[in-house]
Amino acid sequence: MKLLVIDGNSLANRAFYGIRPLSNKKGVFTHATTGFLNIYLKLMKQFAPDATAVAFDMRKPTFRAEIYSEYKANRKGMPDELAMQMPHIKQILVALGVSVLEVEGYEADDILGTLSNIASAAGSDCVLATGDRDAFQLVNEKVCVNLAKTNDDTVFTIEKIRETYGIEPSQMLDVKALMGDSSDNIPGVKGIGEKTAYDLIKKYKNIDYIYENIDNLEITAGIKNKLLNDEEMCRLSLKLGTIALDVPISADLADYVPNDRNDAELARILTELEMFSFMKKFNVNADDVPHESVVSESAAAFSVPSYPVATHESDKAFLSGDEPKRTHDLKALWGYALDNGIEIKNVVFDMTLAAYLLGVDLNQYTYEQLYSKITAENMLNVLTEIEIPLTEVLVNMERHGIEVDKAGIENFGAELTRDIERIENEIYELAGEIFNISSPKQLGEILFNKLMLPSGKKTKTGYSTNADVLEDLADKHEIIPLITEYRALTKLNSTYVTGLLKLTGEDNRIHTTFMQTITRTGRISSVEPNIQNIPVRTPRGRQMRRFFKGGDGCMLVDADYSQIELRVLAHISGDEIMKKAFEEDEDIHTITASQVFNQPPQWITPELRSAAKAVNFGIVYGIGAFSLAKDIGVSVSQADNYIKSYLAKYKGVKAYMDDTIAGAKKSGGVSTMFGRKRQIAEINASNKNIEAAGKRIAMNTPIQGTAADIIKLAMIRVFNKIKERGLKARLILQVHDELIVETPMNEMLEVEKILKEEMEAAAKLDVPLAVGVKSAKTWYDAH
DNA sequence: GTAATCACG
DNA sequence: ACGTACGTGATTACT
Repeated sequence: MKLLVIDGNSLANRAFYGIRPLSNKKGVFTHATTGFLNIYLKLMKQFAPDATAVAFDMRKPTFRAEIYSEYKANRKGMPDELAMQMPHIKQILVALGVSVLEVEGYEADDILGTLSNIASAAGSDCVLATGDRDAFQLVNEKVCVNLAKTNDDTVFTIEKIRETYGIEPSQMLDVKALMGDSSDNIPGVKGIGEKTAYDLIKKYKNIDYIYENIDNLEITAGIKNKLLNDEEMCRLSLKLGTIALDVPISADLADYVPNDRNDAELARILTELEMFSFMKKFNVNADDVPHESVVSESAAAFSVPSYPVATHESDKAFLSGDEPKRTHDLKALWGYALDNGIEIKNVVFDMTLAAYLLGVDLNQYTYEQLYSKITAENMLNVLTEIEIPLTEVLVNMERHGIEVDKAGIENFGAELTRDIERIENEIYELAGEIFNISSPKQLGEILFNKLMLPSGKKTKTGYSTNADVLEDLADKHEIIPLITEYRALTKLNSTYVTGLLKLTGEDNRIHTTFMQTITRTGRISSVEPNIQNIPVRTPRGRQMRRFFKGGDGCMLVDADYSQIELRVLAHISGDEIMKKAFEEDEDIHTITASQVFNQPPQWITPELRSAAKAVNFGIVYGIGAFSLAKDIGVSVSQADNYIKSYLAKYKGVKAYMDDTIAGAKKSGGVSTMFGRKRQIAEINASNKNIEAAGKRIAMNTPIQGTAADIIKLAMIRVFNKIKERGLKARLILQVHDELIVETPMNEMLEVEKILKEEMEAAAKLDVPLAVGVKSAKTWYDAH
């Protein structure tokens, strides 16, 4: 008897991430289901088992889970788009007659362990199919693991494991307990990596032996120290990684021989999910299905495209045809289109973008409801003129990516590491002990209890040690500047050096993901990595930008709006003084200083200008005297005077602030020049602090949001102009008021002109929009 | 998972 | 008396 046991969660997870998102006409995602069934069919063909079981996780707080819950809880939860597909996978398996096993309090790998144990006791062969190497500990003469990988699968038999890893399967766990596994949240022993872990286990067999004979091992003092330091963690890791072999399930292998298939049910599910290719593979057809329920009328009326398709040429023709299309998750659809070298024409509505603009939960409304809400709110223009065309631009930017100099970053990281180590030692010396400088708790203990420095602010959990606090303490103790520098260097090293290297592809390029439906103001955001917060404000941090560069034969053309938010404020407030300043191309901070401090512009010192700059920022954010005082280092009453004086001079701005707040209180929200809206629940709160926060949001959002609308329009214009001219240049980055185009040398002057013209013409305001453009090989030099 | 910290516009 | 500027994302520590 041959038994196949599948880890359903693991394979569904592989399928989910391995395949681009697919869905049926109703917007039900199907890619994990599709991928899972493909793997299932392959396994059946490859192994032809007599009995099959598919195991799923079912975690509930039992005593076992509870003990380690704090660690287990740390695993990333399943995304909703995957969770919603799990029931479909199980339903299909049941319809196929396959045993689906879920046991409360156990994970799928525990069921794999138990069944493999039962099979080997019965002398039966057993194949475990999973994407998780943890299952290697279960391998023996009768049990092997089929490791599902993205490209090819490998069958790990006991010989294969010995040959590959040089240890017995049962020792895999000991190795993991030493080296740890961050993806699984197994802590391991700090400082022991893969190589040391294998060496130790090859030599000494297991963890118990190592700790029992710790004084007699041939190891360095460093390793011994590390082992002793983390003995508890190591033993805990061993427990965490151990797979249960005693799950209460049938021990009779005959119970896992498949039942008869339920063809009608199978056909019903596959039809509902529109997974027609599997109907053929399973040899069932639609005639088996009772007629109700298949495609919803609304979907038919709206002709929403489905895109599970690659096998379906008709869908490609549909997408690139002229018929109006109503979509959901347009960004994913564009990903599919780019994969297949097609363009999507005439999208008139997208549910995901509509729900974002409305600030509602996508899953709670039908198509029709979102559409009528969008029209009722007068946001159809924002949707069709800004967000829908922007999606194509963003997806293309992501695909193109930006080249990075990997070796340059690595060298920079090595320099940082050297300096960090040096500073670390100086800090330990001054503190008189070794501690974790990165732990605010431990650092607070050293600074405020041991060195008795005056403690200022507290946080919820203890002393605050943030940059402001450290700045106040800077000349109180020589350790303080070292800590500030340590913070700056470790930030650079972990977030930027290590973080960016991890996300640099084979193509030596970074492909960020631009999120179009995150921010409340209409800005886009950037993740994995965030390319919108690459350092620039400090000289050493700014060096990072040397490693972002144009590819072969290409320059970076960098264009940024000058003072776009203040120009927007001048426009929507209609303030005459501010408008005049921009119309005459004056330096706005100098003009503000001359207004606030009552002096002619030529008398304004750099200090006064800098204070006025902070006031201008403060106004855009919805200012408070306390914060302004802190920012520019004057007394609160002095800062209050500045604000009063500002609003007395810029009367239009004062009126705008008052009117906007009054309007927000009345309507519950604010809108941008282009009609984008934001609801502000806080604005009528009885708690004064919450209400004040609501007021600041009301003052800021039309400004930040209008600026966001303008640059989005500019991106669409630049993208289309480059396409229209047939240029090789490509828009690749957006950083809120800045666009970067990778440009072949011979197109440089033309692209510079396009950027300046299209960005300045993106919106017609009462004041001019001004754009500065600069080209260079690297981002450092172009900006 | 949350808090603290710090990077950007 | 109380808290303290708008909008984001990544890393680390800790529970």
